[in-house]
Amino acid sequence: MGGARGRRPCHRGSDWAAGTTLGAVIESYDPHAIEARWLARWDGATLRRDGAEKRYVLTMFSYPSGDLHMGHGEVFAIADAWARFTYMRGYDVLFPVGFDSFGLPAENAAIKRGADPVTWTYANIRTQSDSYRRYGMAADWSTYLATSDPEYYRWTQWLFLRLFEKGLAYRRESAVNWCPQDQTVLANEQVVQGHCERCGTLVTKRTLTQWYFKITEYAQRLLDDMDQLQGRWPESVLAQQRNWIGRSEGAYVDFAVEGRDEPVTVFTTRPDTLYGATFFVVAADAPLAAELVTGEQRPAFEAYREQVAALTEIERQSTEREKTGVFLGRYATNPLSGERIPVWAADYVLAEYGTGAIMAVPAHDQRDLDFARAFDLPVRVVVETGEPDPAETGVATAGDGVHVNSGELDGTGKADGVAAAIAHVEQAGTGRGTVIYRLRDWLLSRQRYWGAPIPIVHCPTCGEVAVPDDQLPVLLPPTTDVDLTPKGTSPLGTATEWLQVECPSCGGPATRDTDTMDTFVDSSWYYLRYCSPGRTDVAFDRADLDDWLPALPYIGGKEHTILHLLYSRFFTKALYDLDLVGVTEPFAQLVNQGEVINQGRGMSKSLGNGVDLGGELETHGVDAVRVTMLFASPPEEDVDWADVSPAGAGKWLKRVWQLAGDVGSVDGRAVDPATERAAAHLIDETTGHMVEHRFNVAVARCMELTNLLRKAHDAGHDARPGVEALVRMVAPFAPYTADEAWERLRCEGWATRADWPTADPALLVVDSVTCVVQVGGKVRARLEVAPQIGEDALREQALEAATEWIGGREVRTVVVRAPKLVNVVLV
RNA sequence: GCCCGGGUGGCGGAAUGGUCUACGCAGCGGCCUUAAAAGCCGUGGCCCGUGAGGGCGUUGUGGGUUCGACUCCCACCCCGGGUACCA
Repeated sequence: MGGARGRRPCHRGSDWAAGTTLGAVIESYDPHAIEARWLARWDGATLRRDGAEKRYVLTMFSYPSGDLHMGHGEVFAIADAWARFTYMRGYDVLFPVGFDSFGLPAENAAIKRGADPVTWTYANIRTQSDSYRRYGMAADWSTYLATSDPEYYRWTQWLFLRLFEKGLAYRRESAVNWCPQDQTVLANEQVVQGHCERCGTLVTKRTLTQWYFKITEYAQRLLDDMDQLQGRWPESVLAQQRNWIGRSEGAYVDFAVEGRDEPVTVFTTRPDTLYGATFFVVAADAPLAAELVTGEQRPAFEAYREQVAALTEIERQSTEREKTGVFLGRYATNPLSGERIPVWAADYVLAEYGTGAIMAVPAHDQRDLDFARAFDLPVRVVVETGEPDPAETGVATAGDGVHVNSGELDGTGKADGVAAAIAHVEQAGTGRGTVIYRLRDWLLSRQRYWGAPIPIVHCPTCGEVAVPDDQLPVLLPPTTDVDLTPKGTSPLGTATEWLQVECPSCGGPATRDTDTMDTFVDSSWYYLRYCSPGRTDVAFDRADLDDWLPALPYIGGKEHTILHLLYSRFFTKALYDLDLVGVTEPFAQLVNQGEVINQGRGMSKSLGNGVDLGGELETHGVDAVRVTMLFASPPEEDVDWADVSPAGAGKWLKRVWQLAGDVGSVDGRAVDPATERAAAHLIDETTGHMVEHRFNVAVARCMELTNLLRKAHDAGHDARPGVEALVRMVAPFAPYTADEAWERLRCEGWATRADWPTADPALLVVDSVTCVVQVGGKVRARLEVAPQIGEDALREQALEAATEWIGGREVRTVVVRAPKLVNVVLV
């Protein structure tokens, strides 16, 4: 299936390059001719070099749904410039390429238009690969992979089995998110405000037996290891991941409920407010609620439960809504005070969080207070915060204060009150301190065809049996054997022949698992595979991983802030524990590139403001488009295509090309010392901005250098050393133009493989500095002074220069910051 | 509501305690041209002045620290993104 067809598409020259005679002399700046010429020459060249320090420059790989768009243009321009610069600075650079090629669009195209997912996917991969190469990407095609290749998903299955052996992959029945449109289950992370992240359909709940990865076991490590990422990942990404994991410290407290043998446990972050608990609430949709309701209250409860079930997720989650609930006719006992409090069912308590039941402390929790006021339940202050009485104001007081009406806790503050309360319940055996997380286990089964089959066999006698490693991959059955029509069950179940297998354990008749894996499983380890391309004996080689990991940087969009990054971090840790990987964090630095928008808004079909990347490349050329993306703003910011000028970028590139030609055709000129010094400073500054990936400023400095050298050349000076540096510094942004200009300079080899220029330190030493003389903070004069000038000498000169501005007034003080500034402060 | 990011010319953006607006786009004036495009030169806060020059103002708002603040501190306003009954 597919794999062999998918490997290394378009590795050799493509159609658009045909017809150009190699070596033809190009006389005017014609981007397309230059592109064709150099693309053919670059064929297969990578950024690898032997014996140098290794760097791994990684971009999030793309889903092959059609051709490249403007967003790809942005991320690829950034990544390629970074990778090329890193290489020119002397590193051995791994810059891989691949496709995340399993997933719903292929299958939906199959259902809608009858296209074979295999054919559809690999045709798109070929199109995108062609465009990718044309865009000038210096990627190493020997790393190429597509997650739908059997030789890739074989290892996806292999890794699943390793996690299965460790108990990190398991099956259980539970209520899951279900998308009625896509007819599949969704992970928590794929439900956005109650809707399917992919198609926007309202998500419903279903009770199904599904496969999960035990990511919750890693919750604390996912949190702790963010220390390694602090300052290297965007703060917002770290904040969102912390939020998502949702660590919460508190206590479990057991409440005896009359007429029930077992106590009911609640989770609370405020065990110190136990004496303020005036009622007890159970999630209306939890089985516990139905169990606890007493006979006479049952009709009211059933009516309420139906009313809640009829609400949409959106309605239910609205915080504006009035609190609703129903009394269950039963009472619970406070384990500290012994107080008897009524048990209610309500929908503001969530069945899935904590234990699905809470102790309500209306005085110190806004939600509980709202509920208490709606049902006229008592409000008892147990922490004096100095704020007005919640029962009167309707505003709960959550701050610190002194405990009152709290028995043994009286007089304590919030922190020691919490500790004391935990100590008391632990001693009494009715509770314990704990930490809980919002994070749920990762639901990985999908009832769809176009994904990696889960390598498990269900045997009536042996149960869940792993497919032996030597029988991997479990190949997808051909589409001709499968009914792809969505019907809520796995399409693989209709492949009758494929389904029936011998149990690997007992040899009896058994059936295959019919679910496929979430495509986020595929993308949780591809960056490992890239390090050991083409290996058929292992998923990846530990020595290769030790060479390359972690990736520095990882470049991609904000849409993967939680999903992909959290899953990949989990995988890396799980594989670290299996001793398969040597690092605990795969991505040492994360860059979220901005989006390409148009007229202030995201491009979309409905707005009709889309810009076609192919069209822009046709009009302006690859280099001009790349430079436009990079020059517009820092990588993290959005680029509004209505505000930028690819034509302007093209003009600059043409001037570089022209200058290289002019300089290349003259000899025997002398270098102008002033130009030389100015150029050295610009080279130095450009390098500094590149290191900090401020590509927009680096381009600006290159433009200044172009202007400077043009003037020098026109004045009859030798601009060659400067232009040779300039052309090399342009190479990461505009590789085609740089290599062409390099040739016009009559230089050896390629600019794109030359060393990054360095400024002669002797030229960076300044022999004269402009000193600003301020009077009362205003610039009044400028002096040319030696950089080593002493404070006293400078003060003297400055006072003289400022005499006119001082005008005989009394000088209070003179601030001297030699050699750059003197400020004369008047009384 | 909470969390994160941001507010500098007509526009994208430079500048992280010391000359605000680098570089570019757009505009305006000029050269070249029969004309246009392209290219090149000049110009870029406001006011006065033919000019040299001078006066005033200026980084969302208000305050503070400092000889000096886009930059640091406090309060607020606005914009963008994320998240939301998580006990």
